[in-house]
Amino acid sequence: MNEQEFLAGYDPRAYPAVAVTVDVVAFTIRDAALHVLLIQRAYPPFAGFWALPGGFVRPEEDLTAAARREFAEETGLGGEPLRRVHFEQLASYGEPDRDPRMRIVSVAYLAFAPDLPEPSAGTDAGDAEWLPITALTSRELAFDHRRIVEDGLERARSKLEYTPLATRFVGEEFTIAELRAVYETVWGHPLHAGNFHRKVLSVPGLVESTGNTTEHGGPRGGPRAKLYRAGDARLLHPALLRPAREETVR
Amino acid sequence: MNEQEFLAGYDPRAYPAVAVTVDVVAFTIRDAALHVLLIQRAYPPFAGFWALPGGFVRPEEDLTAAARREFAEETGLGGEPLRRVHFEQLASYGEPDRDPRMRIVSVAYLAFAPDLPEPSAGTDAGDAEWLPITALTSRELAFDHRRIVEDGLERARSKLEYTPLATRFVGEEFTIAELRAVYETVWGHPLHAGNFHRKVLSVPGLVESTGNTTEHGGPRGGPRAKLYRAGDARLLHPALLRPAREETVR
DNA sequence: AGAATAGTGTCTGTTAGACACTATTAG
DNA sequence: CTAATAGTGTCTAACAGACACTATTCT
Repeated sequence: MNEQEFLAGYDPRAYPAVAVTVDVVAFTIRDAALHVLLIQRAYPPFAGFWALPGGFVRPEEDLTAAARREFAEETGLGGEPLRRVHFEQLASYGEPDRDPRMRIVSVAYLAFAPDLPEPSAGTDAGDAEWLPITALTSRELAFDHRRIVEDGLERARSKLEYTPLATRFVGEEFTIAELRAVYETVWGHPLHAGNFHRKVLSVPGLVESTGNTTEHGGPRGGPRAKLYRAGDARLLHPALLRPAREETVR
Repeated sequence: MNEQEFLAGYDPRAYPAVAVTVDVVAFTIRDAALHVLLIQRAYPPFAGFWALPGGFVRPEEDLTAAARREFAEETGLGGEPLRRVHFEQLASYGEPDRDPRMRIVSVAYLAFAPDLPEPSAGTDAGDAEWLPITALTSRELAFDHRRIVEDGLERARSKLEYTPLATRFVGEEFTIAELRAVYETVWGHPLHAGNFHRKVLSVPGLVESTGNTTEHGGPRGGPRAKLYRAGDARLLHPALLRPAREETVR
């Protein structure tokens, strides 16, 4: 039997019935707080519960494309703003009983976006909102979505250290102080303004000057800040390391 | 309609037919070279080609369990030696046309093992072997498996830096020189023996002394080395960073 | 004026890496 | 003996972090 004959006689139904979904952990920063996008489920299972946006992967559709589509559907976002959103695969979750309907393996994606407008609830979602991650503890999520959000959060915190991810949370042009706010918000730590400033400018390819400055100083005074855009580095060297936390090492 | 009624009327067949497989990128070190486990496919598609060990996820089987099972089946390995093999999820691959049979999403796993015996070809595999990764360029792999191996390699190199992964490639008791050989082999760089020694001992929780020494000195002379076992650290702080390579940063 | 902030200067303790050296063992 | 290796000492340049200071802008 050659390859052609084999494929002609091949029956996909002979293999176990497993469905594949994508779930999107979308982070943005608004009001100096990290937010995650949640939708309220309109249908069972977990009807009424809050959950990550996501859904079944369509035939002929790439996994990343499915993640972008689900994100766009649930947020009503498209065009240029959507293009500035960065997607990357997080991990896959496949516990046999994680969904009561059937065996479902979910490929989770991370999305990082500058401050986005309020989501307009899409077709599948009863409602959609940006929830501050500090409010996560007091909200029950559907499926194993809490675990997925936690994994995504740790990934985001870690990637701030050695990639220019932080520049994805700010606009095209930004000040060093805005960039510092991203780090402080995601890490949940205040950072030393002066040292951070010097460090950011010393890492090759992290930011490059636009030559412009802000129109005005800060709301409570201070000089106008120089504006920068994201540089061409894909990895930061040396990295911007989080202040050491002995507890989390072991 | 409540949750029970919904689930009773639920038809899994209504959803797209997608199959889920696991593929395992298993690394070991033999003869001071990094090797990856490959099997020769006995059946179409890609019959005769070399590929990663893997297969369909069974119902009621966890993804990690599937990876361990496939690895065990293809290597004939079980019991205590298998327990010393470390598994972790790498990433998922789901290009619509990556498999000619049907839509298949593969969840790839990484496995790290101390020097293992020759694999005994399992049921599905025509043959199995440990291939030095230096020989990968001159071998065509099935599906998108070359890409998966490359991703796994980069993950392994990177995780050596900030986790105690290297201790998974050596025996229960090991010398600092053996540990250094792991780093040199995986990174493909010679390291400075003296500085490496001091660095390893200075990282909290990386290794702990057993109080023993080797029976003999090296084959070409030298004092007996002290023996260590893996410590309890799960993250290395400070990390053992690779020598900076400017080229790869951009 | 007074307060807040952008950005720079300087000092200190820690670390990576280069180099050198001693002690121990195989052949 | 000689060669090779384990492990340590020491120096230097780079870096993180603390602190201080100037310049600029808002209220």
